[in-house]
Amino acid sequence: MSHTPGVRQAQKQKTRQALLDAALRLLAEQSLSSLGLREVTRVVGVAPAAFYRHFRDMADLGVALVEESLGSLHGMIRGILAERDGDDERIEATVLAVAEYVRTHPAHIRFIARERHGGVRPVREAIAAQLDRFTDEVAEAFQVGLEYRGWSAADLRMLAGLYVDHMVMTATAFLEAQPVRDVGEGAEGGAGADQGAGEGAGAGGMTEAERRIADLAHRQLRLVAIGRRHWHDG
Amino acid sequence: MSHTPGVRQAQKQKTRQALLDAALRLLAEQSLSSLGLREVTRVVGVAPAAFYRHFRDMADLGVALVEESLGSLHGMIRGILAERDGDDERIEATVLAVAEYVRTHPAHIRFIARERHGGVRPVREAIAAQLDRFTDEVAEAFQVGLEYRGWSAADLRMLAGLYVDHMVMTATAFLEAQPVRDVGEGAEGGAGADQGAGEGAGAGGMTEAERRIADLAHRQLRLVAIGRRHWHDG
DNA sequence: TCATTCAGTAAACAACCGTTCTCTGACTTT
DNA sequence: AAAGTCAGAGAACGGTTGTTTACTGAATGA
Repeated sequence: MSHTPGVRQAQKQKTRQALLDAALRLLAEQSLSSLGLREVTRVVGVAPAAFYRHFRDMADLGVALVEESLGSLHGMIRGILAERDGDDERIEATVLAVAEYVRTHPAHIRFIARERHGGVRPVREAIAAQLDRFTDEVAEAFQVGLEYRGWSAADLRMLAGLYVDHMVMTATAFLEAQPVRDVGEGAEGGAGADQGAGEGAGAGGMTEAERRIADLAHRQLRLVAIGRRHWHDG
Repeated sequence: MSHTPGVRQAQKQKTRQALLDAALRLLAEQSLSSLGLREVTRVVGVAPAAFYRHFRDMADLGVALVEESLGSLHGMIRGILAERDGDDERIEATVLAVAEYVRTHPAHIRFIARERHGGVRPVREAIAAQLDRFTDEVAEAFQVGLEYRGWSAADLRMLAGLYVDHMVMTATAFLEAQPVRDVGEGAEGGAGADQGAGEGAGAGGMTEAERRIADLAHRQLRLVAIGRRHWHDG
Protein backbone atom coordinates (compact mmCIF):
# COMPACT_ATOMS: atom_id res chain seq x y z
CA MET A 1 0.00 0.00 0.00
CA SER A 2 1.88 3.03 1.29
CA HIS A 3 5.36 2.74 -0.20
CA THR A 4 6.84 4.99 2.50
CA PRO A 5 8.66 3.21 5.28
CA GLY A 6 10.39 6.56 5.81
CA VAL A 7 11.63 8.27 8.90
CA ARG A 8 8.47 10.35 8.82
CA GLN A 9 6.03 7.52 9.42
CA ALA A 10 8.31 6.00 12.00
CA GLN A 11 8.40 9.14 14.11
CA LYS A 12 4.65 9.56 13.77
CA GLN A 13 3.94 6.08 15.03
CA LYS A 14 6.42 6.67 17.81
CA THR A 15 4.53 9.62 19.26
CA ARG A 16 1.26 7.83 18.57
CA GLN A 17 2.49 5.01 20.74
CA ALA A 18 3.66 7.52 23.33
CA LEU A 19 0.14 8.92 23.46
CA LEU A 20 -1.29 5.44 23.96
CA ASP A 21 1.21 4.65 26.70
CA ALA A 22 0.61 7.89 28.52
CA ALA A 23 -3.14 7.42 28.36
CA LEU A 24 -2.87 3.88 29.67
CA ARG A 25 -0.76 5.09 32.54
CA LEU A 26 -3.18 7.84 33.46
CA LEU A 27 -6.09 5.42 33.22
CA ALA A 28 -4.75 3.52 36.18
CA GLU A 29 -6.49 5.95 38.47
CA GLN A 30 -9.41 7.32 36.50
CA SER A 31 -11.77 6.26 33.78
CA LEU A 32 -11.68 7.11 30.12
CA SER A 33 -14.62 9.47 30.12
CA SER A 34 -12.83 11.73 32.57
CA LEU A 35 -9.43 11.54 30.94
CA GLY A 36 -8.55 14.82 29.30
CA LEU A 37 -6.89 15.28 25.96
CA ARG A 38 -4.57 17.90 27.36
CA GLU A 39 -3.69 15.65 30.25
CA VAL A 40 -2.35 13.05 27.86
CA THR A 41 -0.43 15.41 25.62
CA ARG A 42 1.10 17.06 28.66
CA VAL A 43 2.57 13.77 29.85
CA VAL A 44 3.96 12.98 26.41
CA GLY A 45 5.33 16.47 26.03
CA VAL A 46 3.61 17.55 22.83
CA ALA A 47 1.19 20.35 22.08
CA PRO A 48 -2.51 19.63 22.61
CA ALA A 49 -3.23 20.20 18.94
CA ALA A 50 -0.85 17.39 17.99
CA PHE A 51 -3.33 14.93 19.42
CA TYR A 52 -5.62 15.40 16.44
CA ARG A 53 -2.95 14.14 14.06
CA HIS A 54 -3.44 10.70 15.56
CA PHE A 55 -6.93 10.39 17.02
CA ARG A 56 -10.27 12.00 16.41
CA ASP A 57 -11.01 12.19 20.13
CA MET A 58 -10.45 10.24 23.34
CA ALA A 59 -13.03 7.63 22.40
CA ASP A 60 -10.99 6.92 19.30
CA LEU A 61 -7.87 6.47 21.36
CA GLY A 62 -9.81 4.21 23.66
CA VAL A 63 -10.76 1.89 20.82
CA ALA A 64 -7.12 1.71 19.80
CA LEU A 65 -6.24 0.76 23.36
CA VAL A 66 -8.74 -2.06 23.25
CA GLU A 67 -7.03 -3.59 20.25
CA GLU A 68 -3.65 -3.23 21.89
CA SER A 69 -4.89 -4.73 25.14
CA LEU A 70 -6.78 -7.75 23.90
CA GLY A 71 -4.87 -8.46 20.73
CA SER A 72 -1.93 -10.25 22.29
CA LEU A 73 -3.85 -12.06 25.01
CA HIS A 74 -6.04 -13.37 22.27
CA GLY A 75 -3.26 -15.26 20.57
CA MET A 76 -1.92 -16.54 23.86
CA ILE A 77 -5.09 -18.28 25.01
CA ARG A 78 -5.53 -19.82 21.60
CA GLY A 79 -2.10 -21.36 21.89
CA ILE A 80 -2.75 -22.84 25.31
CA LEU A 81 -6.02 -24.43 24.30
CA ALA A 82 -4.44 -25.92 21.21
CA GLU A 83 -1.36 -27.57 22.62
CA ARG A 84 -2.75 -28.98 25.85
CA ASP A 85 -5.41 -31.56 26.35
CA GLY A 86 -6.99 -33.04 29.39
CA ASP A 87 -9.11 -30.88 31.65
CA ASP A 88 -6.92 -30.47 34.66
CA GLU A 89 -3.85 -29.67 32.65
CA ARG A 90 -5.73 -27.10 30.60
CA ILE A 91 -7.18 -25.48 33.70
CA GLU A 92 -3.81 -25.33 35.37
CA ALA A 93 -2.14 -23.83 32.32
CA THR A 94 -4.90 -21.28 31.76
CA VAL A 95 -4.96 -20.00 35.31
CA LEU A 96 -1.19 -19.67 35.38
CA ALA A 97 -1.17 -17.91 32.04
CA VAL A 98 -3.82 -15.44 33.12
CA ALA A 99 -1.95 -14.72 36.33
CA GLU A 100 1.26 -14.15 34.41
CA TYR A 101 -0.43 -11.92 31.88
CA VAL A 102 -1.96 -9.80 34.61
CA ARG A 103 1.42 -9.43 36.24
CA THR A 104 3.13 -8.31 33.04
CA HIS A 105 0.34 -6.16 31.62
CA PRO A 106 -1.61 -4.88 34.60
CA ALA A 107 -2.55 -1.55 33.06
CA HIS A 108 -4.00 -3.17 29.97
CA ILE A 109 -6.33 -5.51 31.71
CA ARG A 110 -7.29 -2.87 34.26
CA PHE A 111 -8.31 -0.73 31.34
CA ILE A 112 -10.43 -3.52 29.88
CA ALA A 113 -12.13 -4.28 33.18
CA ARG A 114 -12.84 -0.62 33.79
CA GLU A 115 -14.16 0.26 30.38
CA ARG A 116 -16.04 -2.93 29.65
CA HIS A 117 -19.10 -1.31 31.16
CA GLY A 118 -17.70 2.22 31.16
CA GLY A 119 -19.14 5.46 29.96
CA VAL A 120 -17.85 5.47 26.38
CA ARG A 121 -20.08 3.62 23.95
CA PRO A 122 -17.57 2.88 21.13
CA VAL A 123 -15.06 1.49 23.59
CA ARG A 124 -17.68 -0.70 25.22
CA GLU A 125 -18.67 -2.06 21.86
CA ALA A 126 -15.08 -2.72 20.84
CA ILE A 127 -14.48 -4.71 24.01
CA ALA A 128 -17.70 -6.63 23.61
CA ALA A 129 -16.76 -7.53 20.05
CA GLN A 130 -13.34 -8.78 21.12
CA LEU A 131 -14.76 -10.87 23.94
CA ASP A 132 -17.28 -12.32 21.55
CA ARG A 133 -14.49 -13.40 19.23
CA PHE A 134 -12.79 -14.91 22.26
CA THR A 135 -15.85 -16.96 23.02
CA ASP A 136 -16.07 -18.15 19.45
CA GLU A 137 -12.50 -19.33 19.51
CA VAL A 138 -12.84 -21.15 22.77
CA ALA A 139 -15.97 -22.87 21.49
CA GLU A 140 -14.11 -23.85 18.36
CA ALA A 141 -11.21 -25.21 20.38
CA PHE A 142 -13.67 -27.33 22.34
CA GLN A 143 -15.26 -28.64 19.20
CA VAL A 144 -12.07 -30.26 17.96
CA GLY A 145 -11.66 -31.94 21.33
CA LEU A 146 -12.77 -35.54 21.38
CA GLU A 147 -14.93 -35.33 24.47
CA TYR A 148 -17.63 -33.13 23.08
CA ARG A 149 -19.69 -35.52 20.97
CA GLY A 150 -23.38 -34.91 21.28
CA TRP A 151 -22.92 -31.26 22.20
CA SER A 152 -25.01 -28.81 20.24
CA ALA A 153 -23.35 -25.68 18.92
CA ALA A 154 -25.45 -23.57 21.27
CA ASP A 155 -24.39 -25.58 24.30
CA LEU A 156 -20.76 -25.33 23.27
CA ARG A 157 -20.99 -21.58 23.05
CA MET A 158 -22.77 -21.50 26.38
CA LEU A 159 -19.91 -23.39 27.95
CA ALA A 160 -17.29 -21.27 26.22
CA GLY A 161 -19.04 -18.13 27.47
CA LEU A 162 -18.89 -19.46 30.99
CA TYR A 163 -15.15 -20.00 30.66
CA VAL A 164 -14.45 -16.62 29.07
CA ASP A 165 -16.48 -14.73 31.64
CA HIS A 166 -14.74 -16.59 34.40
CA MET A 167 -11.38 -15.80 32.86
CA VAL A 168 -12.15 -12.10 32.83
CA MET A 169 -13.28 -12.19 36.43
CA THR A 170 -10.24 -14.09 37.53
CA ALA A 171 -8.03 -11.59 35.77
CA THR A 172 -9.63 -8.64 37.56
CA ALA A 173 -9.39 -10.51 40.84
CA PHE A 174 -5.66 -10.95 40.29
CA LEU A 175 -5.47 -7.29 39.51
CA GLU A 176 -7.03 -6.23 42.78
CA ALA A 177 -4.62 -8.48 44.62
CA GLN A 178 -1.70 -6.60 43.17
CA PRO A 179 0.04 -3.69 44.89
CA VAL A 180 -0.72 -0.25 43.53
CA ARG A 181 2.41 0.10 41.38
CA ASP A 182 2.05 3.88 41.29
CA VAL A 183 4.54 4.47 38.49
CA GLY A 184 3.48 2.88 35.22
CA GLU A 185 5.12 -0.25 33.86
CA GLY A 186 6.90 1.12 30.89
CA ALA A 187 7.00 -2.53 29.80
CA GLU A 188 7.02 -3.06 26.02
CA GLY A 189 9.95 -2.39 23.78
CA GLY A 190 13.57 -3.21 24.39
CA ALA A 191 13.98 -1.74 27.86
CA GLY A 192 14.93 -5.08 29.36
CA ALA A 193 13.43 -7.02 32.25
CA ASP A 194 13.03 -5.10 35.49
CA GLN A 195 13.81 -7.89 37.89
CA GLY A 196 13.56 -5.64 40.89
CA ALA A 197 13.86 -6.92 44.41
CA GLY A 198 10.90 -7.08 46.77
CA GLU A 199 7.68 -9.00 46.15
CA GLY A 200 6.80 -9.63 42.53
CA ALA A 201 8.62 -12.84 41.77
CA GLY A 202 9.48 -14.33 38.41
CA ALA A 203 7.50 -16.76 36.31
CA GLY A 204 6.50 -19.21 39.03
CA GLY A 205 6.27 -17.25 42.27
CA MET A 206 3.06 -15.71 43.56
CA THR A 207 1.98 -13.48 46.37
CA GLU A 208 -0.05 -15.10 49.10
CA ALA A 209 -3.12 -13.18 47.89
CA GLU A 210 -2.46 -14.25 44.34
CA ARG A 211 -2.15 -17.85 45.36
CA ARG A 212 -5.50 -17.74 47.09
CA ILE A 213 -7.18 -16.32 44.02
CA ALA A 214 -5.52 -18.88 41.79
CA ASP A 215 -6.72 -21.64 44.07
CA LEU A 216 -10.28 -20.30 44.07
CA ALA A 217 -10.32 -20.02 40.29
CA HIS A 218 -8.89 -23.49 40.12
CA ARG A 219 -11.69 -25.02 42.16
CA GLN A 220 -14.39 -23.09 40.34
CA LEU A 221 -13.08 -24.24 36.97
CA ARG A 222 -12.89 -27.80 38.21
CA LEU A 223 -16.53 -27.62 39.28
CA VAL A 224 -17.53 -26.38 35.86
CA ALA A 225 -15.51 -29.16 34.25
CA ILE A 226 -17.35 -31.72 36.36
CA GLY A 227 -20.68 -30.22 35.35
CA ARG A 228 -19.62 -30.43 31.73
CA ARG A 229 -18.69 -34.09 32.10
CA HIS A 230 -22.10 -35.03 33.47
CA TRP A 231 -24.04 -32.62 31.27
CA HIS A 232 -25.79 -35.33 29.36
CA ASP A 233 -26.91 -37.62 32.16
CA GLY A 234 -29.41 -35.74 34.31
CA MET B 1 -31.41 10.59 68.97
CA SER B 2 -32.28 13.75 67.11
CA HIS B 3 -35.76 14.60 68.36
CA THR B 4 -36.52 16.64 65.25
CA PRO B 5 -38.81 14.99 62.75
CA GLY B 6 -39.54 18.53 61.63
CA VAL B 7 -40.34 20.01 58.27
CA ARG B 8 -36.72 21.11 58.08
CA GLN B 9 -35.20 17.66 57.98
CA ALA B 10 -37.88 16.45 55.61
CA GLN B 11 -37.13 19.09 53.02
CA LYS B 12 -33.44 18.47 53.36
CA GLN B 13 -33.76 14.78 52.69
CA LYS B 14 -36.04 15.60 49.80
CA THR B 15 -33.41 17.60 47.93
CA ARG B 16 -30.79 15.10 48.97
CA GLN B 17 -32.82 12.43 47.24
CA ALA B 18 -33.29 14.74 44.27
CA LEU B 19 -29.52 15.02 43.98
CA LEU B 20 -29.16 11.24 44.09
CA ASP B 21 -31.84 10.77 41.45
CA ALA B 22 -30.36 13.37 39.16
CA ALA B 23 -26.92 11.88 39.48
CA LEU B 24 -28.22 8.41 38.75
CA ARG B 25 -29.96 9.69 35.65
CA LEU B 26 -26.88 11.44 34.37
CA LEU B 27 -24.79 8.37 35.06
CA ALA B 28 -26.67 6.48 32.40
CA GLU B 29 -24.36 7.92 29.79
CA GLN B 30 -21.12 8.68 31.59
CA SER B 31 -19.12 7.42 34.51
CA LEU B 32 -18.87 8.82 37.99
CA SER B 33 -15.37 10.21 37.68
CA SER B 34 -16.49 12.48 34.86
CA LEU B 35 -19.77 13.54 36.42
CA GLY B 36 -19.63 17.15 37.50
CA LEU B 37 -20.99 18.59 40.69
CA ARG B 38 -22.52 21.52 38.83
CA GLU B 39 -24.06 19.18 36.32
CA VAL B 40 -26.05 17.52 39.05
CA THR B 41 -27.15 20.64 40.83
CA ARG B 42 -28.19 22.18 37.53
CA VAL B 43 -30.59 19.31 36.85
CA VAL B 44 -32.06 19.50 40.32
CA GLY B 45 -32.37 23.26 40.14
CA VAL B 46 -30.33 24.28 43.16
CA ALA B 47 -27.21 26.35 43.53
CA PRO B 48 -23.88 24.52 43.20
CA ALA B 49 -22.91 25.41 46.74
CA ALA B 50 -25.99 23.63 48.07
CA PHE B 51 -24.37 20.35 47.12
CA TYR B 52 -21.97 20.63 50.03
CA ARG B 53 -24.84 20.59 52.51
CA HIS B 54 -25.38 16.94 51.58
CA PHE B 55 -22.17 15.42 50.28
CA ARG B 56 -18.49 16.09 50.70
CA ASP B 57 -17.81 15.43 47.01
CA MET B 58 -18.98 13.24 44.15
CA ALA B 59 -17.24 10.18 45.55
CA ASP B 60 -19.32 10.60 48.69
CA LEU B 61 -22.50 10.74 46.65
CA GLY B 62 -21.35 7.66 44.78
CA VAL B 63 -21.02 5.66 47.97
CA ALA B 64 -24.54 6.71 48.94
CA LEU B 65 -25.75 5.50 45.55
CA VAL B 66 -24.14 2.12 46.16
CA GLU B 67 -26.15 1.65 49.33
CA GLU B 68 -29.33 2.70 47.56
CA SER B 69 -28.65 0.41 44.62
CA LEU B 70 -27.66 -2.79 46.38
CA GLY B 71 -29.63 -2.42 49.56
CA SER B 72 -32.98 -3.51 48.21
CA LEU B 73 -31.72 -6.21 45.85
CA HIS B 74 -29.93 -7.64 48.80
CA GLY B 75 -33.09 -8.37 50.72
CA MET B 76 -34.81 -9.71 47.65
CA ILE B 77 -32.31 -12.45 46.86
CA ARG B 78 -32.23 -13.51 50.47
CA GLY B 79 -35.97 -14.01 50.33
CA ILE B 80 -35.85 -16.14 47.20
CA LEU B 81 -33.17 -18.44 48.52
CA ALA B 82 -35.04 -18.91 51.77
CA GLU B 83 -38.49 -19.81 50.56
CA ARG B 84 -37.63 -22.05 47.61
CA ASP B 85 -35.85 -25.31 47.58
CA GLY B 86 -34.81 -27.65 44.83
CA ASP B 87 -32.21 -26.59 42.31
CA ASP B 88 -34.27 -26.03 39.23
CA GLU B 89 -36.94 -24.09 41.02
CA ARG B 90 -34.35 -21.89 42.69
CA ILE B 91 -32.58 -21.26 39.41
CA GLU B 92 -35.80 -20.39 37.67
CA ALA B 93 -36.90 -18.02 40.42
CA THR B 94 -33.53 -16.33 40.64
CA VAL B 95 -33.18 -15.67 36.93
CA LEU B 96 -36.69 -14.30 36.74
CA ALA B 97 -36.14 -12.10 39.75
CA VAL B 98 -32.92 -10.70 38.37
CA ALA B 99 -34.58 -9.97 35.04
CA GLU B 100 -37.44 -8.21 36.77
CA TYR B 101 -35.12 -6.19 38.97
CA VAL B 102 -33.11 -5.07 35.98
CA ARG B 103 -36.27 -4.00 34.23
CA THR B 104 -37.53 -1.96 37.18
CA HIS B 105 -34.22 -0.49 38.32
CA PRO B 106 -32.04 -0.30 35.23
CA ALA B 107 -30.17 2.81 36.24
CA HIS B 108 -29.17 1.35 39.58
CA ILE B 109 -27.65 -1.81 38.29
CA ARG B 110 -26.03 0.01 35.38
CA PHE B 111 -24.37 2.19 37.96
CA ILE B 112 -23.11 -0.82 39.87
CA ALA B 113 -21.78 -2.55 36.79
CA ARG B 114 -20.06 0.60 35.62
CA GLU B 115 -18.47 1.61 38.89
CA ARG B 116 -17.57 -1.83 40.14
CA HIS B 117 -14.20 -1.43 38.47
CA GLY B 118 -14.53 2.30 37.87
CA GLY B 119 -12.19 5.14 38.56
CA VAL B 120 -13.34 6.10 42.07
CA ARG B 121 -11.68 4.10 44.82
CA PRO B 122 -14.21 4.58 47.67
CA VAL B 123 -17.08 3.59 45.40
CA ARG B 124 -15.26 0.51 44.19
CA GLU B 125 -14.61 -0.51 47.75
CA ALA B 126 -18.22 0.04 48.78
CA ILE B 127 -19.43 -2.16 45.95
CA ALA B 128 -16.88 -4.83 46.72
CA ALA B 129 -17.96 -4.88 50.35
CA GLN B 130 -21.61 -5.24 49.41
CA LEU B 131 -20.92 -8.07 46.98
CA ASP B 132 -18.85 -9.78 49.62
CA ARG B 133 -21.77 -9.64 52.01
CA PHE B 134 -23.89 -11.07 49.21
CA THR B 135 -21.57 -14.00 48.85
CA ASP B 136 -21.62 -14.64 52.56
CA GLU B 137 -25.39 -14.73 52.61
CA VAL B 138 -25.65 -17.08 49.68
CA ALA B 139 -23.12 -19.39 51.28
CA GLU B 140 -25.11 -19.30 54.49
CA ALA B 141 -28.32 -20.07 52.63
CA PHE B 142 -26.62 -23.07 51.09
CA GLN B 143 -25.40 -24.29 54.41
CA VAL B 144 -28.89 -24.71 55.82
CA GLY B 145 -29.83 -26.72 52.73
CA LEU B 146 -29.81 -30.46 53.25
CA GLU B 147 -27.77 -31.36 50.21
CA TYR B 148 -24.50 -29.85 51.32
CA ARG B 149 -23.16 -32.36 53.80
CA GLY B 150 -19.46 -32.90 53.47
CA TRP B 151 -18.87 -29.46 52.00
CA SER B 152 -16.12 -27.43 53.61
CA ALA B 153 -16.79 -23.80 54.41
CA ALA B 154 -14.22 -22.77 51.81
CA ASP B 155 -15.90 -24.82 49.10
CA LEU B 156 -19.27 -23.40 50.02
CA ARG B 157 -17.98 -19.87 49.64
CA MET B 158 -16.32 -20.83 46.38
CA LEU B 159 -19.65 -22.03 45.06
CA ALA B 160 -21.49 -19.01 46.39
CA GLY B 161 -18.98 -16.74 44.70
CA LEU B 162 -19.58 -18.51 41.43
CA TYR B 163 -23.30 -17.89 41.76
CA VAL B 164 -22.96 -14.25 42.78
CA ASP B 165 -20.54 -13.44 40.01
CA HIS B 166 -22.80 -15.12 37.53
CA MET B 167 -25.76 -13.19 38.86
CA VAL B 168 -23.97 -9.90 38.32
CA MET B 169 -22.99 -10.87 34.82
CA THR B 170 -26.47 -11.97 33.97
CA ALA B 171 -27.84 -8.69 35.27
CA THR B 172 -25.51 -6.64 33.07
CA ALA B 173 -26.34 -8.86 30.11
CA PHE B 174 -30.01 -8.12 30.65
CA LEU B 175 -29.14 -4.47 30.83
CA GLU B 176 -27.41 -4.43 27.49
CA ALA B 177 -30.41 -6.15 25.96
CA GLN B 178 -32.64 -3.29 27.03
CA PRO B 179 -33.50 -0.31 24.84
CA VAL B 180 -31.78 2.94 25.69
CA ARG B 181 -34.63 4.50 27.69
CA ASP B 182 -33.27 8.01 27.17
CA VAL B 183 -35.44 9.71 29.79
CA GLY B 184 -34.77 8.37 33.29
CA GLU B 185 -37.22 6.15 35.12
CA GLY B 186 -38.47 8.46 37.76
CA ALA B 187 -39.52 5.22 39.47
CA GLU B 188 -39.72 5.43 43.28
CA GLY B 189 -42.39 7.28 45.18
CA GLY B 190 -46.09 7.31 44.53
CA ALA B 191 -46.14 8.28 40.88
CA GLY B 192 -47.97 5.12 39.90
CA ALA B 193 -47.06 2.37 37.47
CA ASP B 194 -46.25 3.53 33.96
CA GLN B 195 -47.75 0.66 32.04
CA GLY B 196 -46.99 2.25 28.72
CA ALA B 197 -47.74 0.56 25.43
CA GLY B 198 -44.98 -0.83 23.21
CA GLU B 199 -42.40 -3.41 24.23
CA GLY B 200 -41.66 -3.67 27.93
CA ALA B 201 -44.28 -6.07 29.13
CA GLY B 202 -45.46 -6.73 32.68
CA ALA B 203 -44.18 -9.27 35.15
CA GLY B 204 -44.00 -12.28 32.86
CA GLY B 205 -43.28 -10.97 29.37
CA MET B 206 -39.80 -10.64 27.95
CA THR B 207 -38.21 -9.27 24.86
CA GLU B 208 -36.78 -11.81 22.45
CA ALA B 209 -33.28 -10.66 23.40
CA GLU B 210 -34.12 -10.94 27.08
CA ARG B 211 -35.48 -14.42 26.62
CA ARG B 212 -32.27 -15.55 24.97
CA ILE B 213 -30.19 -14.20 27.82
CA ALA B 214 -32.47 -15.80 30.38
CA ASP B 215 -32.15 -19.11 28.57
CA LEU B 216 -28.38 -18.87 28.44
CA ALA B 217 -28.16 -18.02 32.13
CA HIS B 218 -30.51 -20.87 32.81
CA ARG B 219 -28.33 -23.43 31.10
CA GLN B 220 -25.16 -22.11 32.66
CA LEU B 221 -26.66 -22.28 36.12
CA ARG B 222 -27.88 -25.79 35.46
CA LEU B 223 -24.37 -26.83 34.45
CA VAL B 224 -22.98 -25.41 37.65
CA ALA B 225 -25.67 -27.22 39.62
CA ILE B 226 -24.70 -30.50 37.98
CA GLY B 227 -21.06 -29.89 38.81
CA ARG B 228 -22.03 -29.21 42.38
CA ARG B 229 -23.97 -32.46 42.57
CA HIS B 230 -21.01 -34.55 41.44
CA TRP B 231 -18.42 -32.48 43.30
CA HIS B 232 -17.47 -35.28 45.64
CA ASP B 233 -17.12 -38.16 43.24
CA GLY B 234 -14.30 -37.39 40.85
C1' DT C 1 -41.79 36.52 71.38
C1' DC C 2 -37.11 36.65 70.47
C1' DA C 3 -32.64 34.65 69.39
C1' DT C 4 -30.67 30.87 66.91
C1' DT C 5 -29.88 27.47 63.51
C1' DC C 6 -28.99 26.21 58.90
C1' DA C 7 -30.63 24.82 53.86
C1' DG C 8 -30.12 27.21 50.03
C1' DT C 9 -28.66 31.72 47.17
C1' DA C 10 -25.73 34.64 44.49
C1' DA C 11 -21.42 36.11 42.99
C1' DA C 12 -16.77 35.85 42.30
C1' DC C 13 -12.19 33.10 41.86
C1' DA C 14 -8.49 30.93 39.44
C1' DA C 15 -7.80 26.84 36.87
C1' DC C 16 -8.68 24.01 33.31
C1' DC C 17 -10.99 22.20 29.27
C1' DG C 18 -11.60 20.98 23.83
C1' DT C 19 -11.10 23.08 19.59
C1' DT C 20 -9.52 26.17 15.92
C1' DC C 21 -6.37 28.89 13.76
C1' DT C 22 -1.79 30.14 11.52
C1' DC C 23 2.85 29.04 11.07
C1' DT C 24 7.30 26.45 10.76
C1' DG C 25 10.69 23.37 9.37
C1' DA C 26 12.30 18.67 8.66
C1' DC C 27 11.36 15.07 5.57
C1' DT C 28 9.72 13.33 0.55
C1' DT C 29 8.90 13.35 -3.95
C1' DT C 30 9.81 14.98 -8.61
C1' DA D 1 17.77 21.60 -6.38
C1' DA D 2 13.05 22.96 -6.24
C1' DA D 3 8.33 22.06 -4.85
C1' DG D 4 5.30 19.84 -1.82
C1' DT D 5 3.75 17.42 2.28
C1' DC D 6 2.55 17.23 6.95
C1' DA D 7 3.75 16.34 12.23
C1' DG D 8 3.96 19.34 15.54
C1' DA D 9 4.29 24.31 17.85
C1' DG D 10 2.13 28.16 19.74
C1' DA D 11 -1.41 31.19 20.84
C1' DA D 12 -5.95 32.43 21.33
C1' DC D 13 -11.28 31.49 21.97
C1' DG D 14 -15.41 30.76 24.73
C1' DG D 15 -17.00 27.79 28.05
C1' DT D 16 -17.14 24.93 32.20
C1' DT D 17 -15.27 23.31 36.37
C1' DG D 18 -14.78 22.96 41.93
C1' DT D 19 -14.63 25.83 45.85
C1' DT D 20 -15.10 29.87 48.90
C1' DT D 21 -17.33 33.86 50.56
C1' DA D 22 -21.04 36.65 52.60
C1' DC D 23 -25.87 36.65 52.58
C1' DT D 24 -31.03 35.67 53.41
C1' DG D 25 -35.08 34.01 55.43
C1' DA D 26 -37.98 30.31 57.01
C1' DA D 27 -38.25 26.59 60.48
C1' DT D 28 -36.81 25.87 65.22
C1' DG D 29 -36.17 25.91 70.58
C1' DA D 30 -36.26 28.75 74.87
